[in-house]
Order: sequence, then C-alpha cells, then structure tokens
Amino acid sequence: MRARIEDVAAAAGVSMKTVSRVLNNEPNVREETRRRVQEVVERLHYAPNLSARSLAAQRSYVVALMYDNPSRNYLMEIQVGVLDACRAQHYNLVLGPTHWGTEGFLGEVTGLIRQSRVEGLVLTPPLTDDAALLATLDGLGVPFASISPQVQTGRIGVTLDEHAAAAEMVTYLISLGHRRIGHITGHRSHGGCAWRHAGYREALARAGIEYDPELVIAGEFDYESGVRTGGRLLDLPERPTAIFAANDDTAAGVLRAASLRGLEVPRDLSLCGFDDTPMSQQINPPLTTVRQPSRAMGRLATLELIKAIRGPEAGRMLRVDYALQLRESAAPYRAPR
Amino acid sequence: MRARIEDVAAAAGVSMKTVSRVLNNEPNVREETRRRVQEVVERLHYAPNLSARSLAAQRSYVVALMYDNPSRNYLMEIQVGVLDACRAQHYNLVLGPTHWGTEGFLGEVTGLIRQSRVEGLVLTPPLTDDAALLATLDGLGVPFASISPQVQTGRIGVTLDEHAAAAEMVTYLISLGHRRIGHITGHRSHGGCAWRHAGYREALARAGIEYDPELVIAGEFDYESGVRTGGRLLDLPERPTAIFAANDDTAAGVLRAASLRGLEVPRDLSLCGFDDTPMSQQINPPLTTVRQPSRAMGRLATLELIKAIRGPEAGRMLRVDYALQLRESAAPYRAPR
DNA sequence: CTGTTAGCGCTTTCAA
DNA sequence: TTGAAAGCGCTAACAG
Repeated sequence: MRARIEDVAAAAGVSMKTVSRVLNNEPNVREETRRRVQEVVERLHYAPNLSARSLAAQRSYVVALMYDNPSRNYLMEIQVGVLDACRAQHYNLVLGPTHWGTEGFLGEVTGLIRQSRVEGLVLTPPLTDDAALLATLDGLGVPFASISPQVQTGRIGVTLDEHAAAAEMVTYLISLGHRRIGHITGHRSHGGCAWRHAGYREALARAGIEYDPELVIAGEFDYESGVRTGGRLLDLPERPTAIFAANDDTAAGVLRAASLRGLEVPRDLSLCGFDDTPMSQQINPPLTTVRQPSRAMGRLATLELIKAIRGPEAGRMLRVDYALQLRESAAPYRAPR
Repeated sequence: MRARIEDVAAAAGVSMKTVSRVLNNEPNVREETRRRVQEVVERLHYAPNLSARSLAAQRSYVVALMYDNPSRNYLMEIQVGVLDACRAQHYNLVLGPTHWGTEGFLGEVTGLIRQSRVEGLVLTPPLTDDAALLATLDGLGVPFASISPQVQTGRIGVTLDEHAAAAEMVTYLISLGHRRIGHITGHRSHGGCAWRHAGYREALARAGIEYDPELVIAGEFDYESGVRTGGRLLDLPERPTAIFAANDDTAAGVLRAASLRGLEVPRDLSLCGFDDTPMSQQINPPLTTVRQPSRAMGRLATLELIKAIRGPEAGRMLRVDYALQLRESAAPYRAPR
C-alpha cells in the first residue's frame, strides 16, 4: 500500500538509517546520497508514519495551546499564529480548552500533558498569570511560553507594553482637549487590567490632571458590563466627556449606554477601547482602539517555545509593538450641553 | 518512569491483552477483572501511549476540521463543537486551514490526509460544495461530514433550512408593514447565498409582493460590501424601508451606510441579518437576525462522521433548527420622509 | 473468558 | 560516512 522507509531505502539502494538521516536533516550523509534519497521520497510520495516516529523516538512532537474562553476573535487570531509556527517546525498542535478557576483546572492541564505526551505549552491569558499553574509546570519540567503575561521575569513568550499603550491612548484623548476622562477596567483576574489602569493614571499625571476615583469603575471585559458601568459614568452629575474602556467589547457596551441616554458618539462622548477586534470597525461609529498583533504573538511565542524544547536555556521573552488605531469614536472636546 | 500496559498487567495479575481489552471496552472480560484492572490504571495514573496504539492498530484516531477563512466567530463556534465530540469519542482533532479556490487547494487536503493519516474530515462552507473535492475524497475512500452543505443527497453531516429561515425573516418584515424590502446576497460561491435569496423571493411571493430586481444586490458577506451595496440601495430614488442582508457582517455595513446618510435604524430603515454573531448584539441598535446553533452543528457533524468511520453505511444528514432573534434593528413601517 | 506471540514503522545504539 | 540489529508500547490473530 503506502510506502515505508524500508521501501525508500531499497529503491535508493541505501539503508533505512540513511533515509532516516536524510529525513531528519542529520549530518553524515554524502550530498549525492542525500539528493538521491530525496528523489525517491518524492517519487514514492513517501510520508513518514508519525506514530512510529513518535514511538521510536520517545517524543510526541506535540505542543498544546491552552486557553479559557477569552474573546473568540482574539483566540482565533492567536491560534492561527500558533498553527503557522507548528507547521513550519513540524510540530502538531493540540487544543487545550480549560476551565480556569474551577477545582479541576490543574487536573485538566496535567491530564492533557499526560494523555497527549505534550512537549510544551503555549499559555494565553488569564492562564499566563496563574502562579499555581506555573509552579506545577515547572515541577513537571514541561516548558511553556506565555502570551502577554503580567510578570515576565525569566520566562519565555511574547509580551506587549500595555502600560505604554494605555498611556498613549489616554494622552491622545487629552490632546483632543478632554480632561474628565473615565476608565472602565477589565476583570481583576486578567493581567492586562492592572497595566491598562496604570497607563491611564500615568497619562493623567503627566498632563497634570488629578486622578478622580469616581471616574474609574470595574468592568468585566464584556459588553454587558460596558452597558452597565458606562451608564453609571454617564449618569454622573458631571459626566466624563471621554471614556477609555479596557477592551473593545466593553467600549461597545458604553456606546450602547450612551445611545440609550440620547448621547451621540463622538459628539457628546469620545470613546476608545483596546484590542482592535473586527467588531471595532463594524460598530457605528468605528472605534478608536489599540491594535495588538495577536497572530504574530501566537507565532512568535510558539517559535520560542519550540526553541526551548529543542535546547534548554534557549527561548526568550519577546516584546512586540502595539499601534493606536485612530477612528471616529474619539473627537475633539466640546463642552457638555 | 511512566507506567506501561505491561506494568498495569503485572500489578493487576493479568495479561497485557486483558488490560488492553478493558481499556478499549472490548467484551469477554469478567466484571470483577475489569474493575480490578481499572483500579490499577487509576492508581498508576496509567495513560496509554497513543503513538504505540496507533502504530499497532494501524489507525490514527484523527479527524480533521477543514476550513477556509470563514467568519472567525463562526469557525470558533464550530471548532468548539467539533472538539467536544472528538474528546467524547477519544479522537484527536487536527486543524486543516486551506486556501480554497487556489491551485494547490486539493493538494493541501490530500497532503494533510496522507501526512496525518486522517480517518475522516469535517467540512465547512465553502468546501462543503466543492464538487472536485468531494469527488477526490470519495475516490480516496475517506469519509467526511459536511456542515451546512448546499446539496445533501446521500451525504453525512448536518444542515439547516436556510431557505425557510430567510423566508421567515422576510415574512416578519412584511408583517411589520414593509413592502419595499431590499436584499443583499452573499458571495455566489457560498451555498447559503442562493438559498437565502430563494427564501426572500418566496416570502415576497406568498405576500403577493412583486419581486423587484432593482432591490437585490450582490454583496460579498463582509462589512465593506455591506457599506457599498447598502449605500446603493439607500440611494435609490424610491429607497427600501427594510433590508434583509445575507449575513450579519453585511448588515453591519448597511447600518454604517445608513448612518453616513443621516438615516436612523430602525426609524428610517429596518434591518436584519443572518448568523447571530456576537457582534450583532454589540452594534447599535442590536440586530434582528437568524441564529444557527453552530456549536451543536459542529458537534453533531463530528459524531456522525465518527459513526461513519466506525461502521460503513452509518452516519446520516441531520437537520437542525434555526431561531429568529428579534431585536431593535427592525421596527414597524413608517412612510419615508 | 484469558494469555501468548508476532509484528506495526520508525529511531537508536553500536559496529564497520 | 554508512549499516545491522534491537527495541519503543501497543494490538491482532490465534491458542488455550
């Protein structure tokens, strides 16, 4: 039926081991032999049996992408990048949905590692900042790369300066003339939340605007909490003229809250978010927000992970750039009616 | 290090084969023996080596989810369902991104099948309706299940009556008093497009409203085409008072087009979409649309596929229900200003 | 109902 | 630079 390595060896007039060496790019093969083997491989449409390879080499060539229900769009972007990197490096990807915060969470992760003989993990928020998880993985000796972790010291992965991004966004609002700027934070468990808040504070401080706790409300990174908390901000006696929401979903909710109160964005309220989800361009008006290169982040984190799997002490924490997306939802200050 | 089946056998005082039988739920094991083996399995944290199993059994236990860049949300929902089913049936999932319509497309699919020894495929639109692909798969003898195929005869998978859904949606608009109802179709290559259009026509016919080709424009299932085609409809001398867009992204674009013209939804225009993406609730006003149970569709299609893998002649085409989501974007007819 | 034996297709070790 | 032999951990076929 299907060609085996033995068939290739016979057809090329070499031993199995030599074919194996060619397949795995090992040294100690004469260039001519190498070419001859490769020709036969193509002619026979030979594809190695991955199960046999894994069994013999005692390796799975599998990495897992661990997540817990973040925004679907965000995760899908990450996943595309991770998958790209896996294919390029001849690794397989296994998907690892988990229920973070539940009792069985750690078991879900270790179970997957055991079951699938996973060689390394790519972690996404909020898993990236779960100390117990990181300790467990360290204990097991399973390498992992984190995407946007809050604490980065000595870890592998890729991160983005959310503090600077938030500060830049708020500075932009200030440059438009706004001074009463509200902020809706994300869910406390999520790393980015604290950083975005800190960036907000810093921008205010740099501009000499006093921090007013009344203007900061805790949201939950979703649309509903945006409607609710945005409403509270807009119902303030002296309402903000601009709001910086901790992510796009929340901002969409604020937009709704404004609309329900007869306020128009950006005429009566400037609004901005974070993430640049596709939705942010499809709402009306299009949302000013911060773009993070999720796909590249997935790809880079995976590449670093695979480096770490291959060579201990390899793999670094990379930093990627954000980019402000200035769209119609934020406009120059106008005195409230 | 890690327990092998041999260790389990020794600890339980039985043969390897008996352990294997218990693990694979095969018959011919005394109930007491079965329990004893299971205890040891748990005690030793034994997890079978999947590579060894695949190699020995000459089976991969892998199914692939094939797709080509549909809406990220839609795909993610499908994927969650597929993954659920895979786990429940002890199958592994491999992701199969493709570039449909390019020269190398068929090679991408067959390459994946060879490389990963895939036992079956789950196909999503628009791959579901690619005759050449289906013929190739039939030729290879690889079973597949389609999600929402246009032609269903003799195939396996899950489908939804898009014709009826579209008709019901348009009938709803008519019941609100609208008679000049525009329709923006999807991309021709996508199966659903023709059906939704047919449903639109039927609803008009049933209500005795004449079909006006001027009110039907070809879109491309995305936001930009919605802005463009929606604009053209709204610029008509006698503009429609309602528009049925072939999907939510397009509808969002129409909303934008209306806004750019100073028209308010639903006051000046009733609008509805199809898919019920999360975005549809986050735009302003929330969008009336058709919900399809994507997650369940992914799960059911996968289960049928696995049935077909296990027993030839097994596996059917299932039909699932849609549900109209009536939200604020559609309202009773008001004469245009 | 249970056990024994012989591979599955590859890589590893060691020798040439 | 190359090759021969010995497994990796499991299941299939057959015996008991």
